[in-house]
Amino acid sequence: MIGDVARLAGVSNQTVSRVLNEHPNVRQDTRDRVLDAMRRLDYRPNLMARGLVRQKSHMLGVISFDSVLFGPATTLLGIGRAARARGYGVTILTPESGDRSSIVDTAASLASQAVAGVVVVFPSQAATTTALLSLPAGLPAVAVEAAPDDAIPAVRIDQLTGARIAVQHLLELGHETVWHVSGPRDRLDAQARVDGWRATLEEAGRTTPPVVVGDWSAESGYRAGLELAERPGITAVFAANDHMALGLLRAFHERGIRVPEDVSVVGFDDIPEAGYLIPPLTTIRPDHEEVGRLAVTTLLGLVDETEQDATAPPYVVPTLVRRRSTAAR
Amino acid sequence: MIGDVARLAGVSNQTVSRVLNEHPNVRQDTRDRVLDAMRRLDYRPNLMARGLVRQKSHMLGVISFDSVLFGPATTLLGIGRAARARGYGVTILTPESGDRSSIVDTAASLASQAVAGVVVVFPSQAATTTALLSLPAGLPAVAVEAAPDDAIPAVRIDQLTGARIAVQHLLELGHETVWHVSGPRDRLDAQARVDGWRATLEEAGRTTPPVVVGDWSAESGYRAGLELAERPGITAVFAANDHMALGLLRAFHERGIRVPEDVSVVGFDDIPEAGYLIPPLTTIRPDHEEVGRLAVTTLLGLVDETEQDATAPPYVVPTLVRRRSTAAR
DNA sequence: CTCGGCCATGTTAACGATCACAACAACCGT
DNA sequence: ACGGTTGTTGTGATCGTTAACATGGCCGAG
Repeated sequence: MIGDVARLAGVSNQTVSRVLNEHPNVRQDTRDRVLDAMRRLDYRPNLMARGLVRQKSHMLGVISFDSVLFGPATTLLGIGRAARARGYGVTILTPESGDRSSIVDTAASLASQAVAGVVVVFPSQAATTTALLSLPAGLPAVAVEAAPDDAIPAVRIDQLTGARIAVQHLLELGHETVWHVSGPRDRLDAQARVDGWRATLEEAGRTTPPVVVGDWSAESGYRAGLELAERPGITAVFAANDHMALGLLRAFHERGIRVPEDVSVVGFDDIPEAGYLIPPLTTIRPDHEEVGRLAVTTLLGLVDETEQDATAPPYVVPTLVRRRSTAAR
Repeated sequence: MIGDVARLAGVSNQTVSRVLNEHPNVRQDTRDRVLDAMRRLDYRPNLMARGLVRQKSHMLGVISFDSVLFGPATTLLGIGRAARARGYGVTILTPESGDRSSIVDTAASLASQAVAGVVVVFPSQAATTTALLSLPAGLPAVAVEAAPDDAIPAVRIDQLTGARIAVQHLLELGHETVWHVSGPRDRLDAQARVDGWRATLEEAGRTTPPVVVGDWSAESGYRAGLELAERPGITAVFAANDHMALGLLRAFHERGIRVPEDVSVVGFDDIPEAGYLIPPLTTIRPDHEEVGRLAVTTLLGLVDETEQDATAPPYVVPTLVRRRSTAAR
């Protein structure tokens, strides 16, 4: 195929290859002739042939859980866009379930797909470790959120700061303390939010109520809300994500607890509909897409020596979005 | 690399290749020896080399809009899973915007990625056509939702039936007529829902109110709700998706209109949090993942002659989920 | 017992690109 | 005028795999 171009341009294959790879030592008029021939033939380099000889593919692999949820889905989008901008394609795999075997399967399937590097978007340390261990040794990898150790680079939302901002906001409104509905116990991002919440309360010298554990779903938020509704004296709740906050709002509504008059609620994620809940939800907005971008930058730093800014900042700091689910006490 | 296995097993490369490709004419003990050698060396076939000689990659391409939205994201998940089950990888591209040039770019970028076939998950006919035209001729393609013509196979949710079920449900509850908040005008799926809504009303001999046009977002649903709140006598609204229904609920709440006592609302999609809105949303549930699966089956029928059930049913019929946002009049 | 045909396996040439090296020209300074 | 650079182009080998064809052993039919 490259031969067709070469023949039409009246040069050798090698010269076409040089034009293709922007090698400097090609005379301008030769280059033009080649480019013209490529255009006329609608030539596209065969990436498999190129990958074969270069011993390196133009594909990045991603293993992701929960790829339908707003946060991960947005990160995936960021990964895809950033990769494309650097000339890489992305292939995304989602395990059927959280089982060990399912994760190993998925990683194996990725391993056989000739990828140049891997991004693991997994929420739990155990799962990430399993996935990474099942990958061929030596394949560059970056973790989003959960990294097994410092050996593999990680990019994450600054959950601690996010939680801190949320709690601080509530304390500043005059609430005595803040309850917390957390994500699953085995998720690092969930635990980091718990840590941030607890630390902020302790620093302010407030009592720390027990954590109510959820699983990110609206349903679990609803159940948590029913539970909290039973306890008197609660005035502020920080939910670890917006979907649980949504369930919380529903439960409080059902029990006749008014938000924000009786209880203030803060979420996390700023899902697109957060501003249209009843009432509009005050929440923490992390830039999930940026996380994806950083993951790609970091990964490509490992994959490709020529990449410059190999050391991207590993934390993305979220901001507070004030709406109407919080009020002064 | 295949050579290492061959050496260890004491056979030729070709025999290893035969084992790899499940060629029948290999003696059982030879096969065992080869398999054992592969296991010992942790051998993985180089897909680029294979693709090169077979003139065919193991990758499917997907171009998708709105890949963060629940519906498309779930379809993407279905595509990924189905593809993996058949030994294909999937690479997903999302254009930066809806601009023509952005779409052309994306398609071009896919074209250069050595994919065996393409699924176009685009909502508008124009965009789908643009994308398909920018793809190399002869590349098998399947459209989800919008197909430019019968030349390229399409897989879709049976929007018409979905809308019909929604409207029927409301009419059976005794509502005189049903208002409709639609998706964007240029989206075929949105228009199909409009058609189903209108047809059902007409068949029942009811008057057809003007369509209120939204853009899928909660915000547009909210605006639509404020608009509808001004008009007296409205008792039932069918929103073209759950996010707009959510905005609608908020607007009605703000205006003191009770759901379902004053107005009944039906959504479309059954997003996971639909059951936890205020009130829990009655909605239409389409199996988005199934759409993805069917798209892959259909595409592979085109790509790979040996695939059997090339003719998958092109429609996925949704069902009604009754919750508390609808009531008898 | 001999020949055609099947079975198991090996040998060689692709696939489409890049890389290392060779070749040749033009230009430089001495 | 000549050796040494520098710049431009071509040649042949190579990446890991599969396809096409070749080989040789064994079996059964004539």
